[in-house]
Amino acid sequence: MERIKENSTNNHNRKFLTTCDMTYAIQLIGGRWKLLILTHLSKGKLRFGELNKKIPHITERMLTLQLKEMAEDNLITRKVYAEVPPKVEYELTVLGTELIPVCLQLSDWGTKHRAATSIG
Amino acid sequence: MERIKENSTNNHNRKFLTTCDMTYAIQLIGGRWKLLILTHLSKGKLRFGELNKKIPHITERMLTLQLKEMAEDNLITRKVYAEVPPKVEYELTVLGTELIPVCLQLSDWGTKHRAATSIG
DNA sequence: CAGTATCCGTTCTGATACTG
DNA sequence: CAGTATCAGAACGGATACTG
Repeated sequence: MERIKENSTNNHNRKFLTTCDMTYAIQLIGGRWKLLILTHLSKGKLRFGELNKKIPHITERMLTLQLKEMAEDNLITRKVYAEVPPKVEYELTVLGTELIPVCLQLSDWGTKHRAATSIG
Repeated sequence: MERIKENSTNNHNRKFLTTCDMTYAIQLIGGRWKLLILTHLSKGKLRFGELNKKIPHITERMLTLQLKEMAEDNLITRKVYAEVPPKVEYELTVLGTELIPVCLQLSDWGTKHRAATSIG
């Protein structure tokens, strides 16, 4: 039974359940890295290499993939400078910026939760 | 990779990167369903079957797994009544309740984003 | 510098059938 | 009612080598 498969809109083929706004949002910020990337960009535009340094364990491949998806989803912009060596800057869009409060709340909650459960 | 911890509270072996609180939080609420479950429980305790009805596309298997993890992570409580037929109620803990603002913000953002990108 | 391409193992998720 | 058990496919994520 393959009921919720559709959405393959030519430019990217990720699937979205359209049941509710939160599920939709979760699709966009899911995975281990996107909220982290967003948080780092909240302080201003950054280059690929700068992000790579600020996010300790991410691989170049994952960073590339996540940035690409986020740009497609209009969370960030990607600006390429016609220089040698290449220079690419990433910056939050308005929509991306509006997600920052969520990032901060979640981070705060993480701090509290870790304290409360004495795991960290 | 440095510092990957086994959460050694005996009964589950999920790993947590301790890089930052947000990464930690993402581990706990990751996946497609947990924030959704949390949102539904924010209105009060619910039985397994009630949750199953309120969350349209989830399978019993996924609901079971997610509830189990959330209980282990102290986001919800699981109360079993010694009755026939069985009755189990799930309820938010204090920590789980503190996550509700995040759920609401994310949901609001989802609404706005879907409108802005005209996908929904 | 900022990526791509390829390979491959792990984790996640769904379908289906069964149970105390 | 509230789960378990099992299987299989999809998605995720890492390692490595290569490029405009």
